[in-house]
Amino acid sequence: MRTKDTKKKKALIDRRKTQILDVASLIFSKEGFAKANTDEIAKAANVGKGTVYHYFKNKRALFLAVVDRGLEQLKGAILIEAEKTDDPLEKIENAMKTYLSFFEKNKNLIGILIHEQSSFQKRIAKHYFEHYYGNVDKIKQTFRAGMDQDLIKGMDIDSVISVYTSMLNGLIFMWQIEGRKYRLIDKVSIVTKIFLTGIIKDKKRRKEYEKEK
Amino acid sequence: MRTKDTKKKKALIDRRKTQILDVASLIFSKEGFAKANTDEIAKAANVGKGTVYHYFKNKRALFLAVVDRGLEQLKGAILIEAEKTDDPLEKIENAMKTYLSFFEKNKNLIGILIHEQSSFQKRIAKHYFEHYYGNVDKIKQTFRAGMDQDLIKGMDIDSVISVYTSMLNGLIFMWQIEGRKYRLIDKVSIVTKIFLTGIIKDKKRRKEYEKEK
Amino acid sequence: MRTKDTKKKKALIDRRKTQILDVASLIFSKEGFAKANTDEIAKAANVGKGTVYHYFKNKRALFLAVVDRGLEQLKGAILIEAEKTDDPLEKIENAMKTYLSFFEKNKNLIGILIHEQSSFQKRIAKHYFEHYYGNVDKIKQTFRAGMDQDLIKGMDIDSVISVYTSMLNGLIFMWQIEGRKYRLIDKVSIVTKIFLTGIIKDKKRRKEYEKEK
Amino acid sequence: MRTKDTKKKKALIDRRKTQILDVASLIFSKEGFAKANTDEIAKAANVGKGTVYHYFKNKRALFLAVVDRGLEQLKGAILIEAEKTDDPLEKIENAMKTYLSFFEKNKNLIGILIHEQSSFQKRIAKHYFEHYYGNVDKIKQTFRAGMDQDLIKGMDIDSVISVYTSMLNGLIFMWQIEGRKYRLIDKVSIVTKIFLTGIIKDKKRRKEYEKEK
DNA sequence: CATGAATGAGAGTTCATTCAT
DNA sequence: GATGAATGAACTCTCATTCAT
Repeated sequence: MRTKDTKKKKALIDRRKTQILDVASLIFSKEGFAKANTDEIAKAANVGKGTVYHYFKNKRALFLAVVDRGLEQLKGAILIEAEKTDDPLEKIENAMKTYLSFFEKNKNLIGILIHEQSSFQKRIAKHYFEHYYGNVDKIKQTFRAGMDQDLIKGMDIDSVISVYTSMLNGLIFMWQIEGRKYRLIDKVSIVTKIFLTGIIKDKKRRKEYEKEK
Repeated sequence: MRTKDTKKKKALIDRRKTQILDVASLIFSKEGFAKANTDEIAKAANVGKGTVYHYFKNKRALFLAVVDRGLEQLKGAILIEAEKTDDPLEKIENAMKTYLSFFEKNKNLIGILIHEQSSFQKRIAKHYFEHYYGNVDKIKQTFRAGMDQDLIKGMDIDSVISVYTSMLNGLIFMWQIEGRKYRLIDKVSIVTKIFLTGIIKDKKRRKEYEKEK
Repeated sequence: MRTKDTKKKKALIDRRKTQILDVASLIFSKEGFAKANTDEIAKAANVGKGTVYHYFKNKRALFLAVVDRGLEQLKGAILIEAEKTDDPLEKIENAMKTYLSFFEKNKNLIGILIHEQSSFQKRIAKHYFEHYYGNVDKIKQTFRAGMDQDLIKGMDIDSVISVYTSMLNGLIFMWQIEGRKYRLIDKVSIVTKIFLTGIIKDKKRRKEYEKEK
Repeated sequence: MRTKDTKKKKALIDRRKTQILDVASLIFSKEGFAKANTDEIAKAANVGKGTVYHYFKNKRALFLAVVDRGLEQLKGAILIEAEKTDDPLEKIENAMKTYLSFFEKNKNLIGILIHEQSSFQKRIAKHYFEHYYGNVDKIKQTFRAGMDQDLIKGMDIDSVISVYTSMLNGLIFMWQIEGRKYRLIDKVSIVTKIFLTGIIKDKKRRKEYEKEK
């Protein structure tokens, strides 16, 4: 009996926490940390202001809980994508798809991550990279495998990954500031094509640029 | 005499405005609009708080003046880059260089543009694109010329430009959130290489991805 | 059977009440009424917050219960001291000892009585004097007896008692604000000596001050 | 001109500070630190809430400013009393008078000092004793002189002073909690008489108590 | 013109009290 | 009866903006 009750209670508490986090996520995303206001969050979550403080020490803690949950979900999403293929090029394409569709599904997280690059820079950047680069390791292996198999040009791996990451985050960033008017996932094919094969058609010119250090 | 005095006065006023804008730019970039505080700005600009309000109607107006000045400078920078070559591929590379080095020189602007994608989204996005796409028109012509000369693959131009823009902004964004620890301009060569020629080495695989719609 | 159960229950309730009052006494003494916090009291008493409210209508009622219990104990203590001697001077010394050692044993009460001289002034002062002056009547009789027996100088009794009371309460007050670093009871001998015989040695000067109205 | 203006401004600022301190002193005395509320203080001082915070960092700082000013005044008062006589016994009586009439004039300070013996115990006790014991040194010398001149019985000086201090503070304390219904200064003669000559009339009994260790 | 003291709406946070379980 | 999650009034403190000097 007792166990059941306790379980029920815990579930209820978890639901309440989730409820607050969901709302907070939306509001922080829309307003940014500083402008977002606890009263509004409480009201939108249909709880009293005190309840928010019952579950989270203060506004900052609530915010970080939102961020942490988001990053945890990102990690989960990318891990699930797992190994559906052995081909390095296909892996690269799949990773792109996963990353973009995650953020398409978790719109709020974008606003939050973009917004708070200063106030919480260290905190967030650290967590972001902890979570993300756990996966980047795998990406690295993929690129390396591609090079070993002579599928991919020999280049400095970190530089390539840096371009790869920038491109993805840039796509998300632009999507966000342009008002999310299109489907992010639709960009995958053109991005893949350009990232993998470039835009040059002329063979001579391509060679020229490929040689260039 | 009078004219001279008036001129002097105007110059003084302009200097003061510039002085305030410079400081405000730095502080808005570091703190974001909401957290930045007028007292701090006034103090850092070595003027009284009232003076700030003398030159700018309110905090919002000051902020937008900072943004507008920044975007105006961006426009200027890119226009100056001008027409140093006729080759479309070189033009593309040069535009990259100009864009990245502008933001490397105007670090504050990055923080401001990134920060305020929500509160001032419409205002800023509008201005940004007005200024920027003035230039994008030229980029468009460049890409088109490249295609006409069979240097560049036939693709949807807007899509290509979207990837191009995302890549550049993504590079700047990552540079910012990673703490601006390297020279942004150093990325130009690898980015150019990948954007122009892709990462694939294997011919068969390249063909395959080039055909893919 | 029923009676036994009811008795047990009552005993339990009393134990719980005592438990809460003990903890509350300590906390009110340390923090004062306004700063003391019910959550802390409940936790320290090992009961739920609701339980505190079950036994005491509200914070104020709990506080007054603490005070009342303290004053009741003071009354008890002084009554017990009883009549161990007939000599007025010895009685005066004994009353001092009793009073000081009571507060030495009931440290919390001091903090509470000192703290709340404003918010609860009337309530507490009334109770304090009701309880205390019940005894003061006896003190009065003692002084009168002393005067009647020509042991004590003829003076206005209320004034003498007022000095007597002030001295004792002053000792307790100073002991408290100095951090209770010594044994309060150790002051009895010097206080008695001074109160009974004064500090003057020189006979002429003493006479002079004794005559002075 | 400038100097004059600056002076005027400073005077104005000082007046404003005094104005706030006066009101705060009254309210802290009546309500205690925790219950006193900044809004009320601001309103009573006829200034905006922000103004209070303009002059004092926070509630605590305001409170301590009130205390410090009070203690500073106490020091001043006692120093002024100065050396109006050379006779040790008269000095002792004069010091009493000064001390009691100071607190009679500075009623608010009593409430404040009594109230906050816990929250600010260390801070206040330290300041109080710094200021007060500056004077206690003089008291000590007076007692010592009295003993050297064989006017005062040979006793442990610190103990005597402790009784002396307790008696005075006790008088003030009782005056306060009894509602300040009489003139504090009227107690001086009876207190002096008892402190100097004791209450015993009977010679034999006096000897007995004087011998007692 | 330039200043910064003054202001009060509004923000974050606390906590006595209630009440469903 | 016992509990502690939920609540919102009330409190401290901040800061954009105004205005007398």
